[in-house]
Amino acid sequence: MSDCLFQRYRHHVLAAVRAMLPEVSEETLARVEVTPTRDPSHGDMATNAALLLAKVARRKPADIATDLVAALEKVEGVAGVAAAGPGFVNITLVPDVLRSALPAVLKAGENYGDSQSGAGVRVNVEYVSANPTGPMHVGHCRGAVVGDALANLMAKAGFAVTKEFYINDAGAQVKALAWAVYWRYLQALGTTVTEEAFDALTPTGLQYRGEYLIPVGEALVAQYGDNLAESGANPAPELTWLDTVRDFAVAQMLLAIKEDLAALGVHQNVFTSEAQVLRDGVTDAAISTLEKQGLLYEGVLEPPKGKLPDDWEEREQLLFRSTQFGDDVDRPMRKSDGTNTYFANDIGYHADKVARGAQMMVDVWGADHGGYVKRMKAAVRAVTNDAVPLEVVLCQIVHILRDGQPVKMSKRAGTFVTLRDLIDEVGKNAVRFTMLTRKSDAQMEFDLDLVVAQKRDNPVFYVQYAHARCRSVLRAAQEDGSYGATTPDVLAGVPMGCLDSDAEMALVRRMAEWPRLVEAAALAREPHRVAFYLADLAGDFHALWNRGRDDASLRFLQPDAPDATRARLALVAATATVIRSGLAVMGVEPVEEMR
RNA sequence: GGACCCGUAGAUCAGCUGGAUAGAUCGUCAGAUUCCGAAUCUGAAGGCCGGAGGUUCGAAUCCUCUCGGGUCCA
Repeated sequence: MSDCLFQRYRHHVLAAVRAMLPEVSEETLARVEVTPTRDPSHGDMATNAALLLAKVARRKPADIATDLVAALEKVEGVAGVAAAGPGFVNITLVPDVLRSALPAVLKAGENYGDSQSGAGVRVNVEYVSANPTGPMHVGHCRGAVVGDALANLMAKAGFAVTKEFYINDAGAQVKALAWAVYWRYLQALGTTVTEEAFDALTPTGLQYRGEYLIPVGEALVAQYGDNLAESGANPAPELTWLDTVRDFAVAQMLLAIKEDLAALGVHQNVFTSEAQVLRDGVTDAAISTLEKQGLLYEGVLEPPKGKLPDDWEEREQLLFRSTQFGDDVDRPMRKSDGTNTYFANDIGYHADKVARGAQMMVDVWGADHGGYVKRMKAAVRAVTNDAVPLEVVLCQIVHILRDGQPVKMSKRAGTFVTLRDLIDEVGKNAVRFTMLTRKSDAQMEFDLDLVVAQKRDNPVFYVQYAHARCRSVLRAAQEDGSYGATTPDVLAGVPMGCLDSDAEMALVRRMAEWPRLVEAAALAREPHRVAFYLADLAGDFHALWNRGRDDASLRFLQPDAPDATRARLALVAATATVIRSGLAVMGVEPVEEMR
């Protein structure tokens, strides 16, 4: 049984509708909503049932609404029902029913809002998946936070979530990494070869010249001495060292990435290697699955219209018929050198996720991969026979601002480029919260000054401040001692009848919405809704707090009225609990006091 | 040339998968408050939801076209 008030009364509405119109399809019933009202004068919740049923029943919405009113008036806990507007039915609840949200919160603790709507479906959420060629930079940050929060959110909504990181360790870029590390290795050995000479020697030219590889080269010396080089610290043939150096380098980079993720509070359960998936034959198996379905062919792509790449040459290659699944053109599976494209290996990787039990996949990508979505969905549909859906959440670019001016990412200028620098400057919590204050498909400005400002317009501060105020009240009550114990169990049993002011009831209503919000946000794959909900909740709480400024009798602790105080303490404790519940989804730690 | 994302108050953004009079913060204006529950508060003004068609009981939301901005395209 769900503890969600809106679900509970939706069932009553559905029962009333079924009794009235037995012939209504389940499909129509599924669209019946019971939602919070925006305007308190409309009661506590409203349903659109009459509007939806008008066509099926061939009656006016207002007439159906009238009948529904009569049926719903008899439901337990309903104080009043009224038809309104074009055919809405507004329901006003007995205040005690609303207040029952408080003991529900206090008993459930941070688990309040947990839902079964995900029905235990095994969903694989993949995010970050940065190339293991260097430390994480700020560009990775949004995807990391959004992915992590989305995974938490879906878990709270009742999905069985796997948090996954995909290691792109089979492509040309890790080979280039190996060469770059080998160069640092030779340097550590004191080579006389110049950087220019080594650059010329490297197949694709020396990339990844960043200083972060110097310690990796040194570590290589510590482990292998000069065994990977010719005498005199000269380069040895690629064959003799490439695999060793590449594996070593990738492992080191991955370690660094995991440290960065840990600093951000991101801890994925599964790290899957592209190279391993290849070695296991999963990729080949996936490709032959497509082959058997007749979805692969040798063909020639037309050159892109508009600007033509300089090195364009017409050539025959293995193509996937993604156009059959709504893509714009068929997509190549093999490069000119005969190796797999990233796309081909990604197909294998997604097949691997399915083989490991995923019933649903969500990938969180940067906006620069937007052009990749259609083909990947097409391939997943083909390779899984449409059984395992893939959804892609795209995260748009983040612009970092300081004093309202864009921060140029430049090592030379001393401005930061790495994720770690960002975390060091403003803190993990501010980074995470702020990254969730926009829907992910909108571009975002990240203002370094604002996110640490202790001002009303900084939602991080505003929400944390509300929590700190709650905790402060509870501490004071505890120290005073005359209000009895302030543990959740005790407060859950307190009579709440005296909570009846507008501000108090607004807060109660807001908390009653939390389970519903979790479900809706999870369904929409939109973790940012949690941040906005918490800002609203904090707003309700601050408003209540402010009443006590003008009128001391509205303060939470009333020595002359211990019963009322206990009820208010229950309200405060519940508020803190719901804030923590939301922050937990976002991966933000609540603070006990502001300093 | 094409694909994807965005366009909502002066600014920054929400808008709960199509619902009632489109919301919040900042800024502006008008009040309150030498308080310590003030790291302010109350209230007001402010809108062609980029534009034009369409779908239906009903559109910021869905469809088509179009204009801006951003990403990307073996």
